Amino acid sequence: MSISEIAKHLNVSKSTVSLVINGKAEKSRISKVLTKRVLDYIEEIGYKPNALAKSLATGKSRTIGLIVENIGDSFFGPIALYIEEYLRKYEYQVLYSSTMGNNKLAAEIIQTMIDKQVDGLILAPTDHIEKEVKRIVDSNTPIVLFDRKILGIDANYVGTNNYEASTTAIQHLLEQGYRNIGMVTINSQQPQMQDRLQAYLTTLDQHSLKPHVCLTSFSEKKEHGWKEIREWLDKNTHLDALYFSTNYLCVMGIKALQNLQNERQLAFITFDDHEIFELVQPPVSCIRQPLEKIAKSIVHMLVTQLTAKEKCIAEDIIPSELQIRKSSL
Amino acid sequence: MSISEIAKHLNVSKSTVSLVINGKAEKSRISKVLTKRVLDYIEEIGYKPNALAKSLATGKSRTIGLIVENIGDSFFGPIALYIEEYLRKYEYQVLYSSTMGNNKLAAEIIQTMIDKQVDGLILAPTDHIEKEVKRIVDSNTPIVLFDRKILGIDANYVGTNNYEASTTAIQHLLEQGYRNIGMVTINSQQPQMQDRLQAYLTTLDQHSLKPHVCLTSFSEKKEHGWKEIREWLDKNTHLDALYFSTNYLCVMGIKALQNLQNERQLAFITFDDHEIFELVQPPVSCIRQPLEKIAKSIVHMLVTQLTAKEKCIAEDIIPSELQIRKSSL
DNA sequence: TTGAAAGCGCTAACAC
DNA sequence: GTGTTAGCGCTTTCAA
Repeated sequence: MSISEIAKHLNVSKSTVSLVINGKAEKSRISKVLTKRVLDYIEEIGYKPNALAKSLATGKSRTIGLIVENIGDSFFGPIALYIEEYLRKYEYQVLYSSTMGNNKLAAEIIQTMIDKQVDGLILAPTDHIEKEVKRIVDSNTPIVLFDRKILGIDANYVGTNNYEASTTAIQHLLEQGYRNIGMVTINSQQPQMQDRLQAYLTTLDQHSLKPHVCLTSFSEKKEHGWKEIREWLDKNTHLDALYFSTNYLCVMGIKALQNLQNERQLAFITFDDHEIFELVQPPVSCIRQPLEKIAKSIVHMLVTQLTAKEKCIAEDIIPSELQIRKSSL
Repeated sequence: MSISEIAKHLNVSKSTVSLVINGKAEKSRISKVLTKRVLDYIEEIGYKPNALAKSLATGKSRTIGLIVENIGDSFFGPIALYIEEYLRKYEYQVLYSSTMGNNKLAAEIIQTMIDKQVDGLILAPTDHIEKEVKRIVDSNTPIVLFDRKILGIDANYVGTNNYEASTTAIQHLLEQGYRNIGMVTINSQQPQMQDRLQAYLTTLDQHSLKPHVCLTSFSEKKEHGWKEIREWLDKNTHLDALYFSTNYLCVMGIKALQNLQNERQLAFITFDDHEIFELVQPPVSCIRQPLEKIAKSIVHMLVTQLTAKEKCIAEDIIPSELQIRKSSL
C-alpha cells in the first residue's frame, strides 16, 4: 500500500498525505479533521512508508556503515554493540562488515556502503586503506576513524592514549621489581601498535634495560600462534615478565605459558581487557580501554558531522586505565 | 553523476546506458562500439550507480537483516561473522541489530528493517515475539530463525540437538562417577533452554537421582549474577558436579566456584564453547555448537528462499559435539 | 539497434 | 488549507 493509493482512496492529494504522515500537518495548515481522517485510515490499513523511496527522495538513508576488523572479536564485538545502541538514539541503523584485516576487501565494502548511500561511516582502518579513506573524506561523507589512526589524513578520530598507557604498564612491572621484561606484539605498522612498542622501548631504555621483542605474524593469529610465542619464550629463558600489545596475543601467550618446557613463572600484563581475564589463574592485569566511552564519543562525533553545516575535524583521545590483577604482581 | 547525465554527455538514451551497465548490451543487441564508448566513459568518470534508486526500481535491496540478542556476545558475535561472510558470497550485505532480549525493541527493529526493504531476515527470536514473526512469515518475506525455535510457527529454522547433546553431557558426568549433579540455567521458556533442562531432569530421573536446579534471572547476567550462583552452591554443599545451560552462565559459575566459602572442587560441563574455556584451570568441558556449519546452513536456507519460486519451509538440526576437557574428569 | 516514456514510492516547492 | 508538479536515479517495456 503506497501513499498514492491512500490519497486516491481518501480523495486527497499525495502531498497532503505525505505532510500528515511526516507530522507537518499543523505547519502546512491542514485541517484537523482531514488530518485525523488520514491518520485513521493509515492506522486502519497499517500503512508503513517505504524507507527506500523516502531515502531516494530526501538523500538521507538513516543508515550508518560500521566497518571493523572482526565483529566476532572481544574488542570490536562489544564496541559494535555500544555503537549500535547509541546510534539508535538518533534513529540510525547499522550496516556492518568485517574486513578481517584485508584491505582489498575493506575497499570493496566501503564502496558498497557508499553505493547504498549510507549517511556516514565508522571505520577501524586496515593497513593500506589510506587512498579509500582520503576519497571519502574529500567527498565530504561524514566519517569517524577509531582504534587506528591514519597519519596524514585529516579525519575524525577516536582512540586511546596508547603510548602513555603502555608506559604506565611497563613502569608498573618495573615497580614490581621485574627487570627482564619482554614484549609480544604483531608485526604491523599500525600507529597504535607502534605507539605501544615505542613506549616499551623508550621506558626500558630510560632504565638502561635491554628490550626483547617477539614479533608474531598476524596471519597466524587463529591457528598455532601460541607455539610461536612458546618457542620464543624457550629461547629467552632469562625473561621474568611480559608485555602483550593486545588481548588476543595475551590469550595465545597464556596458552604458551601453560605449555612451557620448565615450569617457569612469568609476570605479565596486556593491552585490552577480556571477559575472561579475571577468571584465569592468575587473573590478568591489563590496560583497559573504556569501550562504552569510546563508542559514545564515536557516535557523538559522527552525529555532529551529520547535522553540522560546516565540517569540522575532531580528535578524541580517551585514556585507558590500568587494571591490576594478579598476573603482574 | 547519474545515468542521465552520462546519457546526455554521450548523446544516447538513459536506457542504453542502463543496459550497458547491467551487462545486457549483448542481449539487447547494442553495438560493440557504442557499448565500449559507454563503458569507457563510465570508467573515466568513475561512475557508481546509486544502489538505493536501483533497489527502488527493482524491489531488491541486496540487504539482509540480522537480529540477534547481543552482537558482542561470544555466541552471536562469531556467528554474525560467519553469516556475513557467507552472505557476501551471494552479494548481500547485513543490517544488524541487537535486541538484548527486549521483545518490544525487537519488534521495532524488525519493522524498521522491513521498512528499509531488506530482502530477508535472520532472527534469533526473543521471548514473546511470535506475533511479529508470524506477520513476516505470512507476508512471504524470507526469514530464517536460529538458535531458538518458535513453536507453532511454520518458519525456516536452524538449530542444534539441544536435548540429545545435553543428555550425552549428563551421561558423561555420570560415567565419571558423579551422582549429585546440579544444573544452572536461566528462567526462560525458550525451547532450547527447556530442552536442555528436560534432558537433565529426564536423565537424572532414569538413574533415580534427585535434580537440583539453580534458576538464575536473566536480568542479572551482566552484574553480579555469579553471586546468585555462589549462594545457591553454598546452600547445596552435597553437589559434586554441575551442568550449565549456556556459556555465560558457566563463566559466572567459574567465578562463583573461585569464590566459594570452603575450597570444594566440583566437576562441571556447559553448553556452548568459549574462546577461554581451554585457558582456565581446569579447562572447561563443553557441548560445542558448530558455529560455522550453523551459519552456513542459515545462509543457504535464506538464499534458497530468496531465489525460489515457491516457498518451502525447512528445518536443519545440526548436532553439537561433546568437547571433553578437564573440568568434567 | 536505439530511444522514449512510464513507473518504483516518496518529498517539497509552488500554485491555486 | 490543499493540490499540482517536478523531481530523486534507476529499470524495463515497447515503439521506432
